[in-house]
Amino acid sequence: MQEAGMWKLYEEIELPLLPVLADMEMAGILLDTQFLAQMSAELGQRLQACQKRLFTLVGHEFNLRSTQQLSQVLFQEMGFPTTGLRKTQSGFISTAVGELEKLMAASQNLSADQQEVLELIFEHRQLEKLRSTYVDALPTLVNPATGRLHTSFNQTGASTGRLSSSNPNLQNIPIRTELGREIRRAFIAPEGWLLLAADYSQVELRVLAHVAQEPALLDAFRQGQDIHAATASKLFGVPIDQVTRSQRGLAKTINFATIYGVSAYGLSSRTEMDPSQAQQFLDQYFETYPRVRQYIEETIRQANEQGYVETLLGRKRYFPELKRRLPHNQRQALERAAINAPIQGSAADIIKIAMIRLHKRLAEEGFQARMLLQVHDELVLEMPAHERDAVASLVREVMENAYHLDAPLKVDVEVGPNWLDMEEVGSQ
DNA sequence: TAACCGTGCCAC
DNA sequence: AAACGTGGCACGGTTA
Ligand SMILES: Nc1nc2c(ncn2[C@H]2C[C@H](O)[C@@H](COP(=O)(O)OP(=O)(O)OP(=O)(O)O)O2)c(=O)[nH]1
Ligand SMILES: [Mn+2]
Ligand SMILES: [Mn+2]
Repeated sequence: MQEAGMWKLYEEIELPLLPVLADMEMAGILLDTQFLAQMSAELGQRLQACQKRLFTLVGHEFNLRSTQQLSQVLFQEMGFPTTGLRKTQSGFISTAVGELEKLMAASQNLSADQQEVLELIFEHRQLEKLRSTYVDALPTLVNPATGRLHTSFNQTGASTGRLSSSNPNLQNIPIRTELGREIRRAFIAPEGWLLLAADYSQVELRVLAHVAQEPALLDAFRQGQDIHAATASKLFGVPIDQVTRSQRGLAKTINFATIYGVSAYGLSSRTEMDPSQAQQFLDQYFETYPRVRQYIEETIRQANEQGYVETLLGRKRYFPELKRRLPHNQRQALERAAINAPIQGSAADIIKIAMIRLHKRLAEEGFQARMLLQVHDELVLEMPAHERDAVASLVREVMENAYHLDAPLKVDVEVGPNWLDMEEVGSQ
């Protein structure tokens, strides 16, 4: 570690972070298991109905959770067209939603029954995922001694320097669909207390603007613009102030996919664009942000020549395989990982600084408020209601000043009785 | 029965 | 041929 020049990182970040994480794990978070039991029953009803109708349309029963059986039913028994669909490594035609959507997109080739089958599969997949991974699983993990849900934060879980969370993973609680979001209602504060969630705005885009010194991006952030919303406005042809939550969400994926090396084909499969429109989009993107392309090329050169890339705090990720002869696609995959690592890793560095400082400040200033969760660029705390305003401004101050970027860090702070119903706390 | 792999999908 | 990155978990199906 010393030879690698990472001793300082170890002493000043990872080591002091350890007791912070320990406190968070021991604190745990309160879960409304009654609410989840209710939700489970409702999901069970819908799943039953879904399954029954599907078996009627298909003509027999089978295990809907088996991708092998489902593939057989769709592509051998029911005669769905298979052109353009991916095969899995075991030789079956993939039944991933993304593949089945290709079928839906060519719906003129499908009978009404076939279309209904696809819709029912989509519904069944979503309900089954939510029930098995969250609604039924989380309550079984509540600790009987504390009555709370305790995750493990793994400090060495990710190669970029991010944390990971397991048993249960509390970094992937649903938010993107209305139904999935409902699960967040089960994460609650005790009576008289509130949850607070503070999330960095567009964080990796700001890190990118800083490290690439891209003037157009830096300007945009200095003026307080929302790049995800701007991209959404362009993608969907709507004014920026009419961009919906889900439109902005897709634009977010597009923005990060673009800077981390997506192909025109990959971009087209995630949008309504065809591959040539997608190529145009990419060309325009890098024309608008020319330093981003330069930064990418420079990072790839570094990974190949030095054998590693590094974050703002000097965290290194090594790429020894790049020194060897490799199939073209494997080399490209490693190069994309090398582009991503300094940015994702720097964002992780920044929030780790914030966590250490915030932990200290909360203790020093005598707050009862405590950190419970970290979700990569978000901190979730609980606090007595009367601490609301003081803690909100402290959290914002500590997070925004954790590290100086030329694109200023901005934090959105929200407060509420649970992780779903939250209202924004302004910075004034 | 437990461990493992492949598939698929949730989040950031 | 394969075509954003980083994770963890449930399930089916196979193996030991
Ligand atoms: N490569 C990649 N990184 C992602 C993706 N989604 C999220 N991230 C990374 C980059 C984000 O800046 C970071 C935090 O995720 P958030 O959902 O908080 O998004 P972000 O902060 O960019 O926007 P926000 O203003 O919080 O909505 O995680 C993705 O689809 N691909
Ligand atoms: Mn964010
Ligand atoms: Mn976030």
